[in-house]
Amino acid sequence: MHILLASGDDGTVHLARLDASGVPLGEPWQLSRAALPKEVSDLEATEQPRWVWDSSSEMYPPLLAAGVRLGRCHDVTLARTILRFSQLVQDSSYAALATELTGSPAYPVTEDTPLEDLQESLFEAPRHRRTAGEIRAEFAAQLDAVQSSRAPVRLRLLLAAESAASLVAAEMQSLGVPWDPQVHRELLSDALGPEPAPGRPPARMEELAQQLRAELRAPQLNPDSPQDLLKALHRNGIEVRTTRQWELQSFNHPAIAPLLEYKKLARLYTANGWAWLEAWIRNGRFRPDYVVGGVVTGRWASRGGGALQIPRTVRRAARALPGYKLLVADASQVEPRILAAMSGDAGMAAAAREQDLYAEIADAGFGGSRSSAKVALLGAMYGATTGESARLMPQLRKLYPRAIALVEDAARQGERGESVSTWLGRSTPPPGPEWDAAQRTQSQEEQRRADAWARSRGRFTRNFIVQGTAAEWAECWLAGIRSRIAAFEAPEGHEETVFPPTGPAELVFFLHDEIMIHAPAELIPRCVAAVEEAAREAGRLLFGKAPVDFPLTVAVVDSYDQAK
DNA sequence: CACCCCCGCGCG
DNA sequence: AAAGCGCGCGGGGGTG
Repeated sequence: MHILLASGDDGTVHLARLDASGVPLGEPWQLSRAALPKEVSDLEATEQPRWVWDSSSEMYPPLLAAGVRLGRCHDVTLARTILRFSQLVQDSSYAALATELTGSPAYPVTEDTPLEDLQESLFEAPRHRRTAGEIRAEFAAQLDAVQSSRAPVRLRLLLAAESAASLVAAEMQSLGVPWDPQVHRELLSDALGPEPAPGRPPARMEELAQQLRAELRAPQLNPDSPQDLLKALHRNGIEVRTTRQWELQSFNHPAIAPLLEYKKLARLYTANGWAWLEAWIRNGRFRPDYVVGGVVTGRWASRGGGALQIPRTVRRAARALPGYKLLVADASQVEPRILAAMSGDAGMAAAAREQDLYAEIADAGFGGSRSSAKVALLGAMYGATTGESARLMPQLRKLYPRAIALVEDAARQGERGESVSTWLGRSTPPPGPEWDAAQRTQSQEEQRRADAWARSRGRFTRNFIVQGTAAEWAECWLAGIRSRIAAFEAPEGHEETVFPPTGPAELVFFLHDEIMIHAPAELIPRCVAAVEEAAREAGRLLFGKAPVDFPLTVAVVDSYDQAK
């Protein structure tokens, strides 16, 4: 059973039961926003429907805030993003509708984009709220596009995983990562000195800057300015091309140590200092916005607070509450395992049945050198063209011909301007107007740029199939964890605690191939089992009985820095 | 002043 | 060692 949920213009909400093809069943009804949580909660309990709506990010947070957790949904907007480009969708009528609805051309906008393609989206009035009828019609068209596609089972799984992920993201945002501001303040003052007055640099940074100005004999030096810094370094015979730390490291000069230290502290101060704490920690929780499907490959993105870049140095401040633990689980070496499973390369799959895939590959063909095996494999998935990685490619190709052929084929297709797809059917957006322009090049210089562009596109498509399929595995994993821990009840001794609508075990963080659960200590063993079962299930959902494992590294800790 | 790009660095 | 993929963010430094 599906139930459609759509906001009206007048503060009401429209509901309608839909059958398996999205056709209305019975009469639609409507109610006030205030009455919605009760109604939705009752329907969830009695019918366990799949909720159909324009967007989870818009509809679900208010329900969560009112104490309502939902089991399943179909996010029409996320489904559109997938289906409009998917090569598995054969009937182009939905793709055309989807492109129209996104209000932007089907290719990325650049300075060469014809003005008429942009005008509509730039100058149209604020987008009107989509009516229940429009959302229902699009939902039905999406079901039809999937049904008539080349691989309905895969696409259905992808859309279900993406929608489940959208529920996870809203729940994570409402829960937040438990964050101890006191611990954070302590680590800041340990590293930087006491909190400076507004507009003043921290004491420790100021000391280092002075030391640097003395060593480089540059009394006016602003170490935050790469241009300024580069000039000062050159004047002192330090012939770096850039001011990146790895390049500075190789120079032996008394200014290098304080400069590297300054850069480290400056990063901590600007990215995760007192201002960050003030802006992002409320009531002991870090609550960033997660953007499901925000990356072309299907990975999540985030907005605000640098949620997907929490540096190791501040992870000590992410701490379980008293009586709770953090369960941090990450999937080891996901991308090479995905490559092994997708390509059906028997040799690589054998390595991917072991705990340490790189070590197996090292033994199989790199004289036991794990680092060589790792560099070679990463190079194959990223498209390395120079250095050790490129040198090791022939050996890797000899060992695992099918796996390497898969990524090489994806690269060739990208270079020709074609699209490629993940295992479940998310495809690259078409290359856009700069590719068309490159086809009409005249001069040698233009030809050289066009070739460079094609190689770059090839590296992108090569990586896309692997990174994107890994993201699909991870969303299936997330969905499986979510549904398992939702059933957990409060352990004894917590009778008085008021738990969030998602229950006592809180799925609070996700980072590409890693999850964090914050749960009462008594529930942790069951959470560990849930996380491991869900990983096995994700492997089966994508690849059936394919002989590849996705082992996890699981840590039960009091603070995030203790994991790994 | 707002807006944009580049740089550098954090994460996977 | 720092290449080869995908991101977000803050600061400098330029533009209109």
